[in-house]
Amino acid sequence: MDSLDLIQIFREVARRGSFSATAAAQGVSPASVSKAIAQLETRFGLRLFHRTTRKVSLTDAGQLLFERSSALLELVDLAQGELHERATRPSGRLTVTMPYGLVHTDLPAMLGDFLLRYPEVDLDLSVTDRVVGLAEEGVDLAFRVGPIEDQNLIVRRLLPLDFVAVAAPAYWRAHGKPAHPRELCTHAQLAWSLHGQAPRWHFEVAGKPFELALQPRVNATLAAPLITLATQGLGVMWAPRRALAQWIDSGALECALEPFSPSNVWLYAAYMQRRHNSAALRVLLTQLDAFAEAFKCRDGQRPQDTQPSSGAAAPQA
Amino acid sequence: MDSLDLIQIFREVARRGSFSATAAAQGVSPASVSKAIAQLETRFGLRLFHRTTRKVSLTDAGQLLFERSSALLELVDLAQGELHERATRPSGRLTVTMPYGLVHTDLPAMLGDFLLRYPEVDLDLSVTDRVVGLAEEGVDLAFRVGPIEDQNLIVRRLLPLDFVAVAAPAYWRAHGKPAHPRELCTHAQLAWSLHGQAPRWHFEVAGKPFELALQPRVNATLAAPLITLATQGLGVMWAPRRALAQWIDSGALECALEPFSPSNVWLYAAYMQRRHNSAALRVLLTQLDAFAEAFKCRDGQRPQDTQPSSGAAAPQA
DNA sequence: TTTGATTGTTTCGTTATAGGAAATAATTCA
DNA sequence: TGAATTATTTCCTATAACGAAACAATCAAA
Repeated sequence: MDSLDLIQIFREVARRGSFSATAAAQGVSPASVSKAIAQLETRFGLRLFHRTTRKVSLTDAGQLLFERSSALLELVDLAQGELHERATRPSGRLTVTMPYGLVHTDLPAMLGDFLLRYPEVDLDLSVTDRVVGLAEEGVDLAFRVGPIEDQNLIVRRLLPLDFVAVAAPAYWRAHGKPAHPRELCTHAQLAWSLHGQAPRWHFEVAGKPFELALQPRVNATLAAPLITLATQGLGVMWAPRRALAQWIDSGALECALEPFSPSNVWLYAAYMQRRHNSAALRVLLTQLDAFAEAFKCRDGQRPQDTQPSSGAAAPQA
Repeated sequence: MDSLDLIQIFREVARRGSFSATAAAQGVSPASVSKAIAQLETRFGLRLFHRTTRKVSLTDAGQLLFERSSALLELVDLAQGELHERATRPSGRLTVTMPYGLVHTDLPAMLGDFLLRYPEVDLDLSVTDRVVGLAEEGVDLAFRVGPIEDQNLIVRRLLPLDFVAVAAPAYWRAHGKPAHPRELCTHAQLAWSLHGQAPRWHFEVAGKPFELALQPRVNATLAAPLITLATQGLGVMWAPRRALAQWIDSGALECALEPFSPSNVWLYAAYMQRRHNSAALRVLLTQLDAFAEAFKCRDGQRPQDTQPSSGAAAPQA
C-alpha cells in the first residue's frame, strides 16, 4: 500500500484507538486497516499497537512514530496545498520572450494589465531577437512575428501586424508620398533587419506579395533608433503600425501605402504543448485571446483607430 | 507507485538533471522514472520539469516541490532511522510487572544489572499481586510464580523457588526444629496470602505434594512485615529461600524442612506472543535466560549457596 | 549532410499487489 | 448464556507496477 496512506491510517488509528472506527472514517474495509498496520509493523520490525479485540493503544515505538507521522503528514498537506494552489490559482513566475520590435507596441501594456490583475504572478520578460528554444530555456510563452514553423509548439494567432511606410510629415512634403510600393526605391530608406540578413520590405499589391529589394540609407538591427531618425525627416521607415502608434498619433510620423499592407504577417504567441500548464500561463493565454478579440472587433469597425490600451514606454534614446 | 518512492525519484531527477542517470542510480528502468514523474505531474496537475531529450530542468512549480520534498524525505529518513534503531538497538521504555513477593529476591538486582548494561532502556516496574492483562495494559513482561495457564502468553521458566520454613534461631531453640512438615501445626505460623484467600503451605513428601492447612498467628497480604516479625522470634514463616537470602545469610533467620521443598513452584517470565518485539524486550529475555542458566549451574553444584548478585533493598519497616 | 549515440516516451505482456467480502477468533455487554 | 462488537485471516478479482523493447527526438562526430 502507499506509504503515505499507510501513515495516515496509522495516525488515524492512533487518534481514534480503534481499527474499525478508522475503517469507517476513511471509507475502507476493516481488513485494509488491519493489513495496513501489519504492513507498517513488518516494515519497521516493531509492534506499533497493543491490541485487544476491544482496545487499541500505542506501543512505545508507536508513540514515537505517531509524533513523527503528524509532522510528516502536515508537511505533505502543506506541499500538496501549495502545489494545488499553483495549479489552480495563478501565481509563480512566468517566463516570456518577445523580439525587440514588439517592445514599443501595446504588448507590454497588455502584460502590465495582466500583472495588475494577477498580483501573485511574477514575470521574466526576455527581450531578444534570437529564436529561443522554449523547452531548453524554460520559456513559458514566446511572442513571435510572422508564420511559425515549429511543430512542437502550440501557436495562437493574435493580431495582424499591418506594416506601413512612415516618414516625418516634412519628409513627405519634400519628397512626395508614394502611390505604389515600387516608388520607395527612390526614397531614403531606414531599414531594420537582423544581423547578417538583407533587409526586405513586404507589401501586397492586388492580393499578391510584392517584395522590395533595398539599398537603405541606414540599416539597423533595432528599430528604436530608426524611429528617431525618421522623426528627424531622414527617410522612410517600414514597420508595424502598432509599433509606431504613439508617433503617428502625435503627428510626428505620417503613414503611407496603407492599402498595400501585407495581410499574412501576424503577431503570434507560441507555447509548449504540455499536458499540465500552470494556472498563470493558462490565464495569460485567455487574456491574450481576449486582447486579440478586442482588437479584432475594433479593427473590424474602425481599422485606423488602434492605439495602446494605456500609456506606453518612452522610445529609446 | 508508492508516494514516497515517487518523491524520492523526483528529488533524484531534480538533483541529477537526468532521467536515465537516476534510473541507473536507483536501479530501475528509465521507463519507471519517466512514468513516475508523469504520475506526479498528473497528480498535481502541473508540469514539474522542462524536458528536452538532452536536458532536464526544474519548472517553477518543480522548484517548489523540490524544496518541500527535501524536507519531507529528511523527515522520513529521520523517523525510519529512529524506528530502526528502536528495533535494533535496545532503547525505549519497558513495562514489567512482578508480584510483591519477588521484591526482595535478586530479581530487582538483575533488572538493575540489565539497566546498567543498556543505558537507553527505561523501565516501568509495576509491583502488584493483581494478575494484569499484558495486552490491555501494555505490559511487556510479567514475572509470575507457579504454573501459568494463559494460552496467549509465551512463558519462560526461570528458576525453581525452593520454599522453606524459616524462623529466628532463638525461636528454633525455644520450640525445636521440625523434622516433618506436619509438625508445623504446633508452631506459631506467620502466613502470607492474597486478599480473601486462605493461606496454604505446600511441601513435597516422598515426591508427593503435601499441603498444610493453617491457623496462622499472623496473616498478611504482604510478606515484608512478616519477615520483621520472624526475626523477632514470633513464629515460623514459609517463603522462597531466594526471597529471604539476606536474612538467612546474616543469621537472622534459620531454615528448616529444606528437603521437603516443593519442586513444581518456579519463577516464570511471561510475555505476549508478538511478531515484532522491541530490541529492548528481546535483550531482556536473553538476559533472563542467562540469569536462569547461571543459577541453574550454581544451584546444581552448591544448592545452598544462592545469594543476591548485588546489594538488595532493605526490608520494609 | 549523414550517421551513430544518447535520452525521454510509449506500448505491451507478465507479475505482483491492493482491496473487499466473508469466515474466524476473541472479547464485552445485556 | 447469547448477542454484538472487533480484529484478523482467507480467498478472489480488478488494478497497478515493472521492465523489455520499440519509438521519437536530439546532439555530436565524421
